[in-house]
Amino acid sequence: MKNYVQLLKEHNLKATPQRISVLKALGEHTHPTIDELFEKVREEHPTVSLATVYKNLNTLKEEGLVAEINTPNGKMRYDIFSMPHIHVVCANCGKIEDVPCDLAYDQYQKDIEAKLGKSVKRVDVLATVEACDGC
Amino acid sequence: MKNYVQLLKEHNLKATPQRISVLKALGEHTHPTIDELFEKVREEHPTVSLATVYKNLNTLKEEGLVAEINTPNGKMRYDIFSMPHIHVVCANCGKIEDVPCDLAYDQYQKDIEAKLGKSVKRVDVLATVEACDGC
DNA sequence: CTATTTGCAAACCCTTTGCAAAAAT
DNA sequence: ATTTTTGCAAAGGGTTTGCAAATAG
Repeated sequence: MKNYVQLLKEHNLKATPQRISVLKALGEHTHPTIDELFEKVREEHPTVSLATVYKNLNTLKEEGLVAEINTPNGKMRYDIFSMPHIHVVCANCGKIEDVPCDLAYDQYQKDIEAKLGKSVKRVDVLATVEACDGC
Repeated sequence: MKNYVQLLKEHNLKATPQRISVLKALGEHTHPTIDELFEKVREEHPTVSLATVYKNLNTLKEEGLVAEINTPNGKMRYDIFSMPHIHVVCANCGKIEDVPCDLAYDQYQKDIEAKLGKSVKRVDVLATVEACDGC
């Protein structure tokens, strides 16, 4: 909680309750769709509007605090951008699972940078599986 | 060209001129947005409709022949899914550059599979850079 | 006090759909 | 001959926008 306020301050964003709630919901790493995220934020702030959630999501994306993941079944899912990890997305139901990455991941980013000759802001890895446990 | 017809046949898709043209346009690896793709296909088939391009894109996506890449500035871009490669996307203008991958990439997929304990359909790697040469 | 953010509703625009004609196999 | 695909136009739905009121710093 207090963490999120500080995080927002570092990015010169006002720490409104709605915005904190969005971060908090994403912090659970359930990779919600917008509907799910909206519902989650509503639990804390019943009067929040969908537009506000969209606006915050865009703001947070611009700051690189939130990752938007395009799933095979068309819906976007969201995640807080914290420790680098691999998103494993199910081709069938679209659900996403995090897989913590090991050292090889950092090495991989360095390899890409070396090959490109320029620094890379971030690397997103999306692994698609045919089906997941929950579907 | 003949190649695309065959590719479509292998996937039980009818090789219509419009569909071939979509593949051909994507085969140039310019990672077009839909508008750009539509325009490109129109050059060959002036009467093609945007709906047809959308429908073909969806069909080809389902068959895993086309990759949809979510760019930081909100627009989707498309690529033929051929040899695995890394998409380097510009955070500023959204343009995408291909970076051929070396052996490490295959190894990386194997690592993920080992960690997951299940087979991975495909791995997409998206590297984001602050700005590219063309912007 | 000033700048940002919220919430509402309307607007916007991208994407999909229904259907009849055309084309592919 | 059968099945898929096309193209048009309309519908649909997700996302954004404008603006006044509320809130954060």
